[in-house]
Amino acid sequence: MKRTKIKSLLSAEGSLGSVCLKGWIKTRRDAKSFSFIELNDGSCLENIQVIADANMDNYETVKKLTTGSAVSVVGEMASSPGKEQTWEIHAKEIEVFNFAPEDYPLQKKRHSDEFLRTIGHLRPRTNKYGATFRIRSELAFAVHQFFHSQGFICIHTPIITGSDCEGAGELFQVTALNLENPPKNDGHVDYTRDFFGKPANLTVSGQLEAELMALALGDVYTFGPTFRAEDSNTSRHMAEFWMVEPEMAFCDLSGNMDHAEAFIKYITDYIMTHCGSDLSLFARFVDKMLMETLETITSAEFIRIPYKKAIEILVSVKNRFEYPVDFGRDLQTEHERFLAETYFKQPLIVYDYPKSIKPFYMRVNDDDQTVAAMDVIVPRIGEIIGGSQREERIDVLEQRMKETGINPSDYWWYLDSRKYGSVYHSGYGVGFERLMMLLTGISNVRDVIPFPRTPGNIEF
RNA sequence: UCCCCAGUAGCUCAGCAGGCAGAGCAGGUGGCUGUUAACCACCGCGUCCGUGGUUCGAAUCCGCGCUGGGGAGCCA
Repeated sequence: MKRTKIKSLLSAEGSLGSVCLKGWIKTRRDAKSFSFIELNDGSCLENIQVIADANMDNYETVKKLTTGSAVSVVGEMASSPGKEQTWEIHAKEIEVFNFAPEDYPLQKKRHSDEFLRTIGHLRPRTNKYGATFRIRSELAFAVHQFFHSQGFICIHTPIITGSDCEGAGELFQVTALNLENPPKNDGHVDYTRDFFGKPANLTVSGQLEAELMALALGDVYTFGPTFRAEDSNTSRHMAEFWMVEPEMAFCDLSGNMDHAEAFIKYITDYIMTHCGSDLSLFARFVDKMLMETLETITSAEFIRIPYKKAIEILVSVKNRFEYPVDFGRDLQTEHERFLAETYFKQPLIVYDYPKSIKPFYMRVNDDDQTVAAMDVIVPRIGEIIGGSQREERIDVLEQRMKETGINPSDYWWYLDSRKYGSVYHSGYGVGFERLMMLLTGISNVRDVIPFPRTPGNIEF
């Protein structure tokens, strides 16, 4: 008999009659002449209640079923007299795939996120993490759908890169050499004998390659894994995370901001529309303000202010910040959150940052003091998107590379894109996990990815 | 990497002016019940993170280490 998923069962107009369900037992309660089984198969947050009657052939076996056990149920879908559910299954047959012994770590109560991280192999079976990973899947789909609907071309940028100074944190080196006994030349490791003939690393960003593709295909985006070997221990950083990076030819900073705002609104609306049930769990148990925050994101026009104005606002607030504010200093998380949560009470975009605090590839403005950078800042998270119009003038670009300690000859291919048919273009980067945090209210990035990689943590 | 906090039963946590290790949940047994994190009674459950030290005596005080959490830096 063909298996029916609980999600399609519960969304049916009427009874589907005789059905076959397969899943895991959430909890079981015994009554006088039958047993109530809550069954979940991961297709949705909701369980289905299965009634096993005492006169079933294997009722004694059924009564031994524990939380976490895996079963197959064949039975009749019927309306339920109980208050908590519309439908239930009157079982005809229950086949046990496997009993979960009594040391099954997940109980019928709330566990701490810290404990669940230690059992990453089992936590997707909880309501909260099941909901999280279903939303993550929908969000990935929404990202692709948004760009596809706008005619963007999805590109896959390399995971292994030969650029060793992209300036975005520490790199993970990739090698095929025997680290116990590497070939040496004058006392140094001889990389000419490594796999690529030179040192290689895991990518810290697909942006530079995405620019090359945009300057051929127009509008492109990458959505892939990114790696930072930074020894950072915070609730917002991981060694391996996923990043969405669009890049648009013939697009200036203003168009870039328009696009970033449309993106955030689209994916927020998509999740609110398609993940209502899973989202309600987070609104109830994780962040009481969640729905309000999401509605503000979709309805409010994002405030746009230049960095200089943002500094003026922050300077006018006295005795509030731990870190000083003045022109030429980057905004701290506390400053960003003050602007989004307290001052404007909605998302905002800060643009035209001092060039001294931004990387070489951002376009230098006419004032020669600022660059055409923009950060989208949202309540609770702070910066969620960072982007810029790119420097398309080859002489200015080379000058900026030298100023920031980067050897232009290592990036001959990047400079070539400015030599042959250079055009103004823009792009931005979004941390996929930070989007997840924004949309679910989950406060630790380790809880929005199935198997997080952080310093000292590579289990599962 | 820096600062702060924590580590006690399978889980959540109490015990910490030094004096026999506790509760709820989970598990087991029995009862009751179209039940809803069901309910009632009884039962078992410990390297008190590790390691040195102070003390007649340390879960409790002190040093070091490990692990986890929060914050910072870096950033996404």
